[in-house]
Amino acid sequence: MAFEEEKKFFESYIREKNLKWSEQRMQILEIFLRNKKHLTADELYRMVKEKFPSVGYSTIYRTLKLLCDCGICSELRLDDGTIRFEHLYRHKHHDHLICLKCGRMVEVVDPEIEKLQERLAKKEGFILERHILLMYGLCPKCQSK
Amino acid sequence: MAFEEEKKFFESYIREKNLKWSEQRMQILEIFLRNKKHLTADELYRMVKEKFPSVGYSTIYRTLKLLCDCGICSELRLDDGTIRFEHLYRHKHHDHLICLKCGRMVEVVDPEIEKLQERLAKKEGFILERHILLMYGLCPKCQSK
DNA sequence: TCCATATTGATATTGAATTTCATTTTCATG
DNA sequence: CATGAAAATGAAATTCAATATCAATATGGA
Repeated sequence: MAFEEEKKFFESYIREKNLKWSEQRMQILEIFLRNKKHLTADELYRMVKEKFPSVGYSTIYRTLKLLCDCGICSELRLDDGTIRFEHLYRHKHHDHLICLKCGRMVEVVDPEIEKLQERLAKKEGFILERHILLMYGLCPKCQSK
Repeated sequence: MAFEEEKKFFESYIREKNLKWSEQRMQILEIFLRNKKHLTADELYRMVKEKFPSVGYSTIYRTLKLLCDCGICSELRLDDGTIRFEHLYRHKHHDHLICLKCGRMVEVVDPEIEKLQERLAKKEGFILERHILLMYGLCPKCQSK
């Protein structure tokens, strides 16, 4: 099947933490990765439920937490209060362009912006650890509608 | 008392919307403005409660909503899931530096960063409406501890 | 002053996320 | 393999911030 590398990575993380392998965890990881989009916990739950009707809501949350802990994914808290989970494994840091109409999300990076942020932080004496930049607007398709 | 201008502004907004003036609304506005910090709804509730013990939780939320609607304040959704309300009246747009240790928030702006964001958006065909930039790190005081 | 309408605050409700707990599964060891 | 300690699961209960309900009250134009 697909995503062998990510699965291996997750399995070693689990082992390292003295946790146990489970069919559910692997299924959730696979279905999560199979989706390009940024999913909510509930969306992921529904997708997993299709292939694995007995799965519980808590298992989704628990697994997402593990996936975040080990760096495979991360939470993205949007302006409207929804939380979406994005792929992080072998995805470098990026910011987001988000369409206010259709919700499409584009991942972008601008090294200059990153540098300027560091400069700005230094000016105030802060040592930066991370940042979140969410840019909201209209995507090309939604502009013409 | 203080904040006459903001109160006038709020009163005309209320009138414009065919809503009614109330003592609670004015008290909440005043106590909100008297605080420099970015408050949570609950923190504001407790502060209002001190002067106005009978006030209800819902009135805080309802008034905060009105204040956001008319542009006196705005919601700030932080990384840890908390929502804080910041002053917006006669405060131009700004981004935030947030200390991970003590929670201190510094409001900053860098016109260059703003320009680069526009450029980045244009590259993807987006028309930007707004953005959120939260920079997390350690403030000067917390670095030395 | 009257009265339609908005506001209030106590309480109930919502909904996402988490916890609890009895049962099942995993996996190191014999 | 077979065993058993420890972890994982899923259903149900719980949490908690935010919202809705509703009877009582306040506002403000006529």
